[in-house]
Amino acid sequence: MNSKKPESQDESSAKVTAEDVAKLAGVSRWTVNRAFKKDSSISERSRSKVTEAADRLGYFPDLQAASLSSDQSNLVSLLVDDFSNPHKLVMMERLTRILRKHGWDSLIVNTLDESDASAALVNASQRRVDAAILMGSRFNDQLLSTALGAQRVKKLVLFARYSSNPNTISVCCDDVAAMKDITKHVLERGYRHPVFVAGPQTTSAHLLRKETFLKYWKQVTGSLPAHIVVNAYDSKLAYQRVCGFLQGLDRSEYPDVLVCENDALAMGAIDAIRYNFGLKVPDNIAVTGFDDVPSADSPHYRLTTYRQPLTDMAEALACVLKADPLPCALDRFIGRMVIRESA
Amino acid sequence: MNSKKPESQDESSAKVTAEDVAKLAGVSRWTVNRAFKKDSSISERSRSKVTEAADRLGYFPDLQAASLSSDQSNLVSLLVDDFSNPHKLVMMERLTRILRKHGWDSLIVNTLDESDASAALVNASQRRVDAAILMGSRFNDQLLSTALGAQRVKKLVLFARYSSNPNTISVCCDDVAAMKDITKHVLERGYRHPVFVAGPQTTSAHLLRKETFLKYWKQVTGSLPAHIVVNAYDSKLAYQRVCGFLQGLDRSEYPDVLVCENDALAMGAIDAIRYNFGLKVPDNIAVTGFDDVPSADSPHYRLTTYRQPLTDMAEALACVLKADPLPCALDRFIGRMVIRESA
DNA sequence: GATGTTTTTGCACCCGTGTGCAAAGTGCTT
DNA sequence: AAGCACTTTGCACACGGGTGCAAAAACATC
Repeated sequence: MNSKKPESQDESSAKVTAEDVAKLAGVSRWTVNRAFKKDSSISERSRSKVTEAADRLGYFPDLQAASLSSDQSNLVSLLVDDFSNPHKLVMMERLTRILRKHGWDSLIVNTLDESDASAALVNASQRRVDAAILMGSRFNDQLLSTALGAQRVKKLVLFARYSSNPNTISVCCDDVAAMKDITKHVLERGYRHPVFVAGPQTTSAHLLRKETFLKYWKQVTGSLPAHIVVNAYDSKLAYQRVCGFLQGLDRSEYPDVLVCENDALAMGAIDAIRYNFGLKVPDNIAVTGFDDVPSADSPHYRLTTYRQPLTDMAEALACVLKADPLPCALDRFIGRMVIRESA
Repeated sequence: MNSKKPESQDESSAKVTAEDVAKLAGVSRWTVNRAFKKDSSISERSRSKVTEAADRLGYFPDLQAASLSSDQSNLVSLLVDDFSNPHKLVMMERLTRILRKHGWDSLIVNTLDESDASAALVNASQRRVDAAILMGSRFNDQLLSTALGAQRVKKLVLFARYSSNPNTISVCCDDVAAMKDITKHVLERGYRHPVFVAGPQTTSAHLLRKETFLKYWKQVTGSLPAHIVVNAYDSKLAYQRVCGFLQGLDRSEYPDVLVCENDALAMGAIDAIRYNFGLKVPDNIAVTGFDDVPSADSPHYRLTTYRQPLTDMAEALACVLKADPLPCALDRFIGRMVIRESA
């Protein structure tokens, strides 16, 4: 296997195993491994002998081997199927950083090529991940319960999404509360002719934003707003869709506010309003978003939006992985509105 | 280890191993594994017996175990230290998709918290990755040669970056050729007072864009342009830096074009010009970028920029992993200019 | 049918670590 | 010094599959 003979230097590039360290430290291999586990019963004397020998040889435990024999891999996979939404980058940054802090490495699986997440879930199970974390927007809840891979993964987590599927853990914010905040704000600012701009309509595991907005608005004002659907959380698609929508309308029928399911859609909407129709935001048509992506703060957009508590959500996810007691309900996180000039 | 007894159902959720499949198929475990490897000598008869048994039991080979005994893990880690540049999302999408197509899974390691990539490299080696791929912008080349982890990783690849470090493989485009294209374009459009907007100045493994631009411009026009430095590839920072720079200037001294090291900087520059000084792009000050990120095409920016052949670069990286013959020089990829209205 | 050649199959051993238990060691009490 | 409790250490076995070689089977030739 190892064709080249280990060059017997101290800082040899050959793979150093616990065995080697044991030899140098004059203890058994198991004592070496113990030294690398906290809470293991080992005397101070051997521990220091081991650590000294270990960093003389440059030893680090092999995590693959470890996960083979224990049944924890300290690996998760993040399944992502939507790279056109800049919020994904923010979520990935937060998740990877915080999971790493707690000892988990993140596998990122691009499921763009796949009709469903099934193959990716199988792959995850082949890697023995401790959890598969779905950060996608196109997956289908139905499928999650039947998919081959779904059964094989120890934990199936939806991040920033909700599913009522009992085999699934949803870590997300309270969309109903959030959307009510936005709706209240829109009402307070005096807007009266909203149109809701929704993202792709997945069969079941979708956000409750559209429903909440429509229902709540109706409840308060008595009238049910219109809505349009964009087939991906993509600014360009949103741009086109909003253009198409407004073009079909007489100027007098224009909405006074577009309430968008997220910032990606909102930014496309603003572009359309401003550049395709020469109208002003918010003077002619106001816009709200969701997520508070970095560019929502740019002088172009100055988007009124809603920021999810991503850090808290990621920390809660770490608790789930550790099977620690949870600090709060996982699917009821409360974020906060970020009010700028777009509405 | 397995506390719960395996429920003896066909679709049991207990872990299925090659052994189980072997029993059902009436062959030995090794024959089972052979059936899952192409180019292995196995009769058609046993192969079909095995595959039938395998998908009756839902068997998939355990990749962790495989990588323990072979010395290939089919895993790479992507080290990322810069999540404020939207181009990172594009690169990640491309790399993960194409590597996966070729059989590699991608570990993504957020090195934001670390002063250098050293710990991440050690971690990568603990996971037995086949390669560590640096997609960062802040790493230090010097460090790469001395860092503990650098030695332990089988292959050290810089993606979209160049380093002359011999232990390192750079997959990147020809910055000199690219920058000359941009410079030519700027000259052809008649701009005569450029300022270069550079990103963070790492000690060695940085891009050759600034040097090329300055040198080439001097060579053609005889005068050496000024440049300013932004400490991260971040639009907001670029915005502030450009504001500060222009504020210190008399209106008559304004440049007529800002040549930016990438789109993240260029977008910040455009925002500054337009929103902080009320000037027009390109009429008062033109701007060029690099990368062609998705929003470079938005009606706000319409950025003249340069697109790297990311797909080809990712495919070449796959060749490197497979130790296949390389189709071309790895550090001389040629992209193409994307000319829009910003310059 | 005997012999030689090639394909197919089985097996011993290895990859590097974790787990539970038993043996050895330590310190204290009587 | 013996007895006891408690800490520390070593070990057999397991995790699931890869490698190279040798045995067995299949096929070909005369």
